[in-house]
Amino acid sequence: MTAATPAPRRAGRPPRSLLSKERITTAALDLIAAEGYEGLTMSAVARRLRVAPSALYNHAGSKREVLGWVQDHVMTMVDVGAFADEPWDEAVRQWAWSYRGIFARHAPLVPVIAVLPVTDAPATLRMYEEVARGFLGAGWPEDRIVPAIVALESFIYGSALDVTAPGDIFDSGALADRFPVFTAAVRRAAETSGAEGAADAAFRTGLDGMIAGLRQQLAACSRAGTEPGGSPSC
Amino acid sequence: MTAATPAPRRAGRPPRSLLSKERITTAALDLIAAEGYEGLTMSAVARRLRVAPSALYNHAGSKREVLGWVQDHVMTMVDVGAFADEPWDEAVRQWAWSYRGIFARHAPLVPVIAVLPVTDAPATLRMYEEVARGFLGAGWPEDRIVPAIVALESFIYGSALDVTAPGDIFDSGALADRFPVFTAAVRRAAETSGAEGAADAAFRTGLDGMIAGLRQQLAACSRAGTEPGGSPSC
DNA sequence: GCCACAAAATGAATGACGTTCATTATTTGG
DNA sequence: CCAAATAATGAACGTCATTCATTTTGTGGC
Repeated sequence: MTAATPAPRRAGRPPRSLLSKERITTAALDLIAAEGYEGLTMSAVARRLRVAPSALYNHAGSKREVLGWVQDHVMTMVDVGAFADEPWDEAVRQWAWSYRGIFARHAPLVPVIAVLPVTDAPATLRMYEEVARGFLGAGWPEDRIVPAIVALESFIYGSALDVTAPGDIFDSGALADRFPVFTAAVRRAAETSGAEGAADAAFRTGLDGMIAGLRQQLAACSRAGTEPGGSPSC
Repeated sequence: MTAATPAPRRAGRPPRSLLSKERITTAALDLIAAEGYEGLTMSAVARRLRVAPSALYNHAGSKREVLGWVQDHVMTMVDVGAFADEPWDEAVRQWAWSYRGIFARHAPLVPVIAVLPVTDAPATLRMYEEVARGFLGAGWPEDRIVPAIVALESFIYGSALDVTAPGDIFDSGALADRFPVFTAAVRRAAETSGAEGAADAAFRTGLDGMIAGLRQQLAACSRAGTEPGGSPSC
């Protein structure tokens, strides 16, 4: 019978804590799903949690830290299951497609990940652990695993950004006649890719190429390893 | 004998225009060189040009547009010369290393490029034209050129971001014992890469792999092309 | 059980920064 | 020669992340 609004909270520490790393992360993810990354402001997160913006800073040192939590949660969505029961090529392919698809919907995280240490990101470490196990099981020498993963990841991140590009990004417009070879190539690619989007076609091309190339390097390495005086880079 | 400061400008259109796309771009690039991208604000650009911030908006619609101009200028620094006198593999390698090196120093541009149409970027188009000519001359079918370039570019952009990462980004810290395989692989990679930085090692691995893989795809394509009923993806 | 201190909330304030707008002066096109 | 476009100034706005003083409540040590 009193006010419909549930009585505004007074200042001071509440009986039970309203916030936590988990609640903030969930609120941020909900917000991203609802309004995208442009809508992800500290004020909006606070509003969703029915809390003053400054309250967030009792739990997170900065917005960047919140983004780090979000990033680690997003990593749990990446499918690493194929490393358990598929051959190396196919496992990498499935992992990479899953990884790219997820970060295409979280493209603003990509520049963040690149700088963010993995130390406080257990889900991210878990993913790396699974992938590294897959590589090791497939016969990769221990010192070649991380460079290979980083190379694939770099390609995946770049490709995730590419997905968000507008479809006509390569339209040369009025300058077309000054750049005939590229203009013709763009037209031909558009005709050919057909139902599969241009970004998907490029990703398939690059991923299949890189997997083949890495396998070839691995073969060369193991060949060198069984001979006396094998290359030191293997 | 009067004031040392050179007489502040009154309001109103000046006799000779103080600003232009070129001058703004140059000022932005100088600023980036001097203070990095954190220092690149519209106010700072205006200050460097001895102009009020709002004057910039008579020439640029937004800061994003200025970033587009900067991006196009940076593209002129990418070395495409090798496509004139080197075989395809080596030309791609030299181009890619140059491309990555430059955008590693302009990492904040990477997410911008991904969304920016090429229509008003003549230097960018010129680079694509040279690369496309190189591919065509090496026997690539017209419809496969753009996917291959995009794939390489995605890898280059991702790798440019990777360069900016801190050296200890893969330090698993207190969680190391929960992720033993990955932790060991990281240690081994650090020991092996030696003088060459980890980012360079990963880039070399991925680039050599992708070049080999793409060449292999090309060979498969041209083989299919000479036969009746060649694969439609070639 | 009391008390000092840590923890967690509010709300007001701050300082960048991108951008807009009214105003003014100068060039330019008909 | 005049109207309109152009290009500057300076003031103002809105958004956002972040800080700070203040208030209240939980908690650990005596």
